[in-house]
Amino acid sequence: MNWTTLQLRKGLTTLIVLDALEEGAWYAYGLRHAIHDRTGGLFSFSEGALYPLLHTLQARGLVSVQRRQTRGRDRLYYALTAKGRTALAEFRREWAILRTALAQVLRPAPGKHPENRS
Amino acid sequence: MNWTTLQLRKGLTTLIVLDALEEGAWYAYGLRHAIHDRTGGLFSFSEGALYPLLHTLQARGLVSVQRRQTRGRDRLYYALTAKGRTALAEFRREWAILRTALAQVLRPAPGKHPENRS
DNA sequence: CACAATACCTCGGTATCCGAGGTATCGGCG
DNA sequence: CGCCGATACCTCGGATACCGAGGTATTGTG
Repeated sequence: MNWTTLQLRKGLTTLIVLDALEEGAWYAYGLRHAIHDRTGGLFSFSEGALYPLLHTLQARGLVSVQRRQTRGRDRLYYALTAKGRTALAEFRREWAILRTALAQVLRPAPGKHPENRS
Repeated sequence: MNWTTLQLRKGLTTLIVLDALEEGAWYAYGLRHAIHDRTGGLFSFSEGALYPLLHTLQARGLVSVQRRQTRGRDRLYYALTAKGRTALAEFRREWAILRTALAQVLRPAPGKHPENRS
């Protein structure tokens, strides 16, 4: 992955994960593939990124964990808490603000170079 | 600044700075206030963030530096290099991709909770 | 003359993210 | 039955980003 791509995606991981969890509880391993599929491969978190992130979210109280036995496997299911839902809503609001604000700030194409104010 | 806001803005600093520099050469101290004004206060980089960033951009060859004497002050003017212009274009492309992709991925409002695939 | 503003900087700490590695179980194939 | 790939969890170290706090020196203003 190139530098610009990497840069812009920083900070979006949490938003993506919380958004995916709104669908329902997920366990980390499955969530990874779900996000990959949902975003058409645009976001593919490594395990080294996802596991610590989920632990952090849990520590912040945004998700809760529940151990379930599925098909003989021990899975840790993460679900959004009320606090997590609030945070997700706030993320969406902030994203909308950034989206529209940057649309106005960013030059769409290379233009003229006006004078700096001295 | 709250957590969600902080999160989402990560990685956008470089884009904002490069975009501002396209307008013409800037010195760090003035650039800081220019960005604050241009973005309506949405982005206000601290000096501890901006100075190292400009040094990094210079090390990467995206900007060039020129010392100028203005009003008795010693200023270091940073200007986009050809490489910097290329990077900026790439940033804009990436941003457009993320923008549109996230619009499709992100649920706009809390919806139903379908079953997980087992 | 004191003080705010201008103009540059560094340093240490926190956080994010990744890649590389480690452990264990399950199912299928030969 | 033994092996291997997929499933499922994890940690650790390194790189990078960003910030706050601090430091220096000059210029303009009251």
